Amino acid sequence: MLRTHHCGQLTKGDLGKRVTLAGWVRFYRDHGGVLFYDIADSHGSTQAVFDPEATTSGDLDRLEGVLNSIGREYVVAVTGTVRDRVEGTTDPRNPTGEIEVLIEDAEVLNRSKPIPFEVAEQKNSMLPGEDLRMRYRYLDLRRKEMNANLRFRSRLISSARRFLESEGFMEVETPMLTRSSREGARDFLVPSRTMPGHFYALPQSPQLYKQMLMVGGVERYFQIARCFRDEDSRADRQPEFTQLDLEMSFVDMDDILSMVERMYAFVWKELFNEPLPIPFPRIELKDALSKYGTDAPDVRFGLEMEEVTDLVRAAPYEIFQKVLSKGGMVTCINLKASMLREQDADGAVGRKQVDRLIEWAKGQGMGGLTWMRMTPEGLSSNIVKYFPVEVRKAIAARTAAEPGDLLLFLAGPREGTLKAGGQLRLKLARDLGLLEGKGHQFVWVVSCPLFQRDPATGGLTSFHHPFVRPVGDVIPEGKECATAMGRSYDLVLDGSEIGSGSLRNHDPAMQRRVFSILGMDEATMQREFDFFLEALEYGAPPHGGIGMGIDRLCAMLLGCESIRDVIAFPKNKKFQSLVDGAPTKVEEAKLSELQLLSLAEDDDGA
RNA sequence: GCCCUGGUAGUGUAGCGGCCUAUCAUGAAGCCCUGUCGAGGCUUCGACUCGGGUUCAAAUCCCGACCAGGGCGCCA
Repeated sequence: MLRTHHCGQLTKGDLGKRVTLAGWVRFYRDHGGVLFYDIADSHGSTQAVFDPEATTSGDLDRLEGVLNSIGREYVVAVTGTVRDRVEGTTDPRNPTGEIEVLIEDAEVLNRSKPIPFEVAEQKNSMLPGEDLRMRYRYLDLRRKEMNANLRFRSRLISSARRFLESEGFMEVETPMLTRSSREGARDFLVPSRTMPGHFYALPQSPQLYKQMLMVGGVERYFQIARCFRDEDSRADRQPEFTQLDLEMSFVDMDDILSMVERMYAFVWKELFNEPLPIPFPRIELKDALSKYGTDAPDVRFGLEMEEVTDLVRAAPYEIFQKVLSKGGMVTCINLKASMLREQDADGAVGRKQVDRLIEWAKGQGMGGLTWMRMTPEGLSSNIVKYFPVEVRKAIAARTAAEPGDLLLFLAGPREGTLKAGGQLRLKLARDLGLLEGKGHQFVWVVSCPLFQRDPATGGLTSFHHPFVRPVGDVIPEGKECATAMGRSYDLVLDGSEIGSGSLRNHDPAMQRRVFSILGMDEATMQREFDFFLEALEYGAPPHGGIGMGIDRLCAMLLGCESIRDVIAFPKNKKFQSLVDGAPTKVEEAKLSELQLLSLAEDDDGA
């Protein structure tokens, strides 16, 4: 080892020891002869000091020469004696702040060019633009925060792995060069050299492989699986991502949900040393949509929507009547007076803020937003005269309105209105600080349909994917098949979907039936899924599982703005890897070898 | 494919028609300083993304491109 201790290690218990530290020079200070260096590694930082009056090294001139050549982020090894700090010069913020190393020898292990942005923690955030951080990702990773993020991710995976192994799960790797399918997202294709004109696809998930592992008798499988989907990025989505993928045989839905819950409880204990309440609440999809306006609800604050369509039917309020006549709906959020922070409480949310909300609602594609305020005398607002007293009372009762509460109504086509209401909830929660101090909350979203209508084609598509086993193992005949429900479940954390799974079809006849409802004829089934349908023919056990997004999970638990902060080498919005410049053009010869011809516009002149 | 936001020294920012020979901080280079710890003091260096246009005058307004991010679509 080039060092005897790491930089977060030394304390008063080490006084008098002769030690060698190695690390990066984060700061240095020259007091006209007395030189201070903060030597940092991934464990911490330790102050090393050169004191010409105290140092007894043989060759002071050489040592001073070395020390004076050192710049920021130089990699150095210093050897010296651990000593107590001078009275009043300890640094209580640093675990090693009570001691320092008196430098007796120093060596520059490597130099550094002036760094393009700050690696050291600064008081005022000077975090550079993301493109620069990506380009010099190795420097970005040297930052304490990024180092901690990667460490957290590693511990989370390690903890989950230990739990699953203790439960008898087997970690199995599945191929990265896989069969392309027309289902799902766009594939990343890889040309085959040995079979010109043929292509592999990078896996969108290990779905079919893990099901075949169940047929293969693995019974309990998991994998930290890299997945690839060639669809546009978001803050919580990039084209290559990591799933904690698992699958179990001879289980029903509750077995899988319970296993996942116990896994997170175990992880929580190890990572946060806190109990995680299990089981997680379950909410039916239709309730999630009507109360939270999304299939991934954040249930940590109130502000649930209450539909009042039936009540306002009796009110001659033109805007609502127009919406109702078109088959639309009216929903209401009660902004409780008790939710307002003290500084806002006296005037509740004023007219000006309501006006701003109305403008915001228009930006969400709504016609506007209607409001009423609850007073001791009942509901009041500029339009309350259009609402008969009985209607007002019924609305107040359904929304549990108390004096001071503000009722916000959205009216319009069902889907868009619920969606806007869901956005309104989140906006209010943000604006009013309702999430401050709130912990994390998992919730299962269950009772999803098997199919949904594709608005473009009018045909049926899978709600989740085609391998979901229907509730009761029954799909109604004819047009009624669209009403079939699936034995599937989504895991949601704080309003983000972090996992999705189901029981699978192990009966090949049922799997064929699903394919055929999705519009696949026998020939297509044969072409795309013959191998899989055949596998099911050979004694496939009942099975099911789940895949959970590790990037998203880590980002949420760490409070990161984007998953890029928990991925060592992420892609930018155009899928470029700025640190190494991928993707690149390749030589003509490489294409020829693969029997490929590029049709991209030739910009070689540039 | 579409919508929104933003591009000012190495980095982070201020300025948003004339007070701009562009602010401040940090950095880099140099000097001073024997107990600091984001050390301090002094000196120096260093920028308006690009191309059109409007105007007597553009970092500032308009149009277009490019770059980055956020979102819609997409993500079985």
